[in-house]
Amino acid sequence: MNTKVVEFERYMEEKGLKSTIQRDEIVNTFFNVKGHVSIEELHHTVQKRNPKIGYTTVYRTLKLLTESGLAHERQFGDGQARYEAVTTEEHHDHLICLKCGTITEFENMKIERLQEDVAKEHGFKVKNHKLELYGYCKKCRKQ
Amino acid sequence: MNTKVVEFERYMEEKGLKSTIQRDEIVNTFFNVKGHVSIEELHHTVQKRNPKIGYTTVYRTLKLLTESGLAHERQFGDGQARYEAVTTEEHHDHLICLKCGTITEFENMKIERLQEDVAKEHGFKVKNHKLELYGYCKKCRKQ
DNA sequence: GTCAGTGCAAACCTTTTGCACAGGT
DNA sequence: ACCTGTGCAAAAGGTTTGCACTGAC
Repeated sequence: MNTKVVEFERYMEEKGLKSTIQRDEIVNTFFNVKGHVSIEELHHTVQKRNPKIGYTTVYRTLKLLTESGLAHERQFGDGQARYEAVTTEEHHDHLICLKCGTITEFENMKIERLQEDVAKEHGFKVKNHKLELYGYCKKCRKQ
Repeated sequence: MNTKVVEFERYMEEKGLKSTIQRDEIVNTFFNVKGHVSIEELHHTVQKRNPKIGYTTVYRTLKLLTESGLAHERQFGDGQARYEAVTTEEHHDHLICLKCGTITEFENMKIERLQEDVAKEHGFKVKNHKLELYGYCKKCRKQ
């Protein structure tokens, strides 16, 4: 079992939240899926295992995961929110292909540092940030 | 009159689009308002001058402005699209205050260059990008 | 047994579209 | 006169909520 799942169970206990079949199924599925799922996609995947689980519960569980800090909600401009598991590793940013929609992650410490510099110049305290490069991936450029 | 308005008139002529009182009013207002308006805000402002102008026309005119390249549509995660006039100057990014909602612009060539480097490493061709720093502005930090 | 969790259906909110009328060319 | 532009009202699409039932504790 995923360590993230255990962390979430700890969070639920702290908050006095109940452990249910639905939450277990949703959380497990979420952490076993590669990043950036929409509510609908996750709901669809979860339903393969347990068709009784409703959209609303997936929605509410993703909110819980977001509040607990174990998931991030992202908006990539395709009209729906996408969620990704938060890693304890470095923060990462995204390369988004405009043709095939593939989302690739990257991290770059130099950019992070420059961001801090810019913020400092403006007397601004950064809580988090978002860097997205939109364009064409290697595969799509060849075609 | 704003040079941007003239550019848009040229664009309309090229495309065989008609010049109407509504479009004139909307475009003029758009270019005279400081950045990042939502459709609703622009509609509201425009209506002060001419109450007969409908939401739909503002919506469609902003799409036109976006297609013409004179406006950019942005998504800051507050649930509605925001539009800003495109400057011929440098590309800029945003500092967004989580408390008061103020959006400040900045530009940093070093970051732009590093982005290109990252893209190149992934065989990715960048068309455009988005960098947003969320946190607390100078004013809100003092309080 | 109690009270939080679930799932349906409906409300909401923003964006988008159909259609009849208005108005620019 | 023609045909695009406009504005209402309604559809669409995603998100959020009310409420009665279910089930964890």
